[in-house]
Amino acid sequence: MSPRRVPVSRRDRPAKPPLSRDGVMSVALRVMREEGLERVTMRRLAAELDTGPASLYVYVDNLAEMHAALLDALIADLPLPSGDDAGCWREDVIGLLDAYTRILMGHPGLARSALVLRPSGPHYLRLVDAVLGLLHAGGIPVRQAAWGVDLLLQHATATAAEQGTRDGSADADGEVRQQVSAVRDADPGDHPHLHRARDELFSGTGEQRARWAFSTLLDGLAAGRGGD
Amino acid sequence: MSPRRVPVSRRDRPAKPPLSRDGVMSVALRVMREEGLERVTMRRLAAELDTGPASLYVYVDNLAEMHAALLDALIADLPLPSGDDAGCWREDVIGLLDAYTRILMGHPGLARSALVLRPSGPHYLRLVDAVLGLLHAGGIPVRQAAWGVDLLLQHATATAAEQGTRDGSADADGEVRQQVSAVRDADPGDHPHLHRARDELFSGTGEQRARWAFSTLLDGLAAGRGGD
DNA sequence: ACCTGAACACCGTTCAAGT
DNA sequence: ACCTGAACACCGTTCAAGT
Repeated sequence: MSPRRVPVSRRDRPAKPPLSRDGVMSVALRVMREEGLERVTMRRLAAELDTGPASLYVYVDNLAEMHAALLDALIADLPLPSGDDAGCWREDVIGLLDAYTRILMGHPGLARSALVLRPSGPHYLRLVDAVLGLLHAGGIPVRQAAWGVDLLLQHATATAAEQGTRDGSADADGEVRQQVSAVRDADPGDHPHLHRARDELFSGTGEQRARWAFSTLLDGLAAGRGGD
Repeated sequence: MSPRRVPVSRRDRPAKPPLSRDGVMSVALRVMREEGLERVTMRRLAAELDTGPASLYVYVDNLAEMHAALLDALIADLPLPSGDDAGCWREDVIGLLDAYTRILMGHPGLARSALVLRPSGPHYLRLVDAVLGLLHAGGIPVRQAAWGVDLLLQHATATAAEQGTRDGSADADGEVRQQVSAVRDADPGDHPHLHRARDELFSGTGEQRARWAFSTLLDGLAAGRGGD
């Protein structure tokens, strides 16, 4: 209809847009959301971008660096607490860490990468700053807070890596059942403490245990004897 | 010299011993100790045992199950605290978890597997029982102890997975340096709390931080408000 | 039952060569 | 500088066929 037509490439296939870091990353994000991180391979992204895998190495150092960038992109969606409402700092930390855990739980493979990655993206730094701010508002001394933020974020990441819904290795809950029955079948004489705690070891929902864990970590930070 | 000779196989190559679960596992352990977990592949073990990879599936479910067995074999070397010396339970827990962390740090890849694995081997159960016993000796209530042992062991595993000496992805300390400089270069106006804590975020040795973390977790368990 | 060869369906990364 | 095809050096797992 319009008199000006977009020039069409030879042989009337749609023009192949030039490669770029953003282009690679946005395809990576889409494939991750639609099919999971395990499908985000150099070869798959290359095919999606109509080129060979070697071409991606102009825009991406390697797979690990790309995972770090994907993690940062996910963190961008995290709603950070607004100002410094000192009253409910405790609920705010737990809520924030809970939200972070939930985001990672959608991509357990990425959580597993994040454990090894030492993320340093801009959104990750914002997250660390926000947690530090809340701990400060709660009156937790700076060294406790500095070391504590690592502990809190590590727990979130490890928990997400552990859960591994559908992603990960075949039947995750097959392993859980095996662990449950191993504990139940253990000789009570050889494992008296295991036997005493057997009903509590697997009690509670994931949600309850996550909030308990964050709460317990905050208690430990507030107690602040640490180190000795 | 001896009149009785061991029968020699045809063509005088050493007789190929029959395959067995123990044989597979002991080769796996040796390769892991000598060359790292990343070399423990089905194909490599098969070559070492002079057969094809398919043959191993008679004795091993899959790679994940073999990793679980390797982890349990490592835990067997862990010296568990002797009796119930209630006086120094705190030091005993920290020492035990420290030893566990150290064992896993030698095999970061295995630590990474262990995070997803829900181990249920006999030696792992002994370890859980020992930790529960020490927490009990310290007067920590059974539910706190039951949920706490997960938290403590998860921290040990995640820390070992994080450290990743030489194993793992290329240059681990390259990533650390990048994280350090990202924190140092972050805009102080945008990241006031990060800026305030910047010198403490990377302070301390791995050893100091590990002991601090375990200590802080125990403080949290002892405080015992958890859950709300 | 145990063992095997061969195949299936993939990987990340490098590198010489082109434009 | 950017892009490519082809290669290098591997993976875990399955399966039909043999013994």
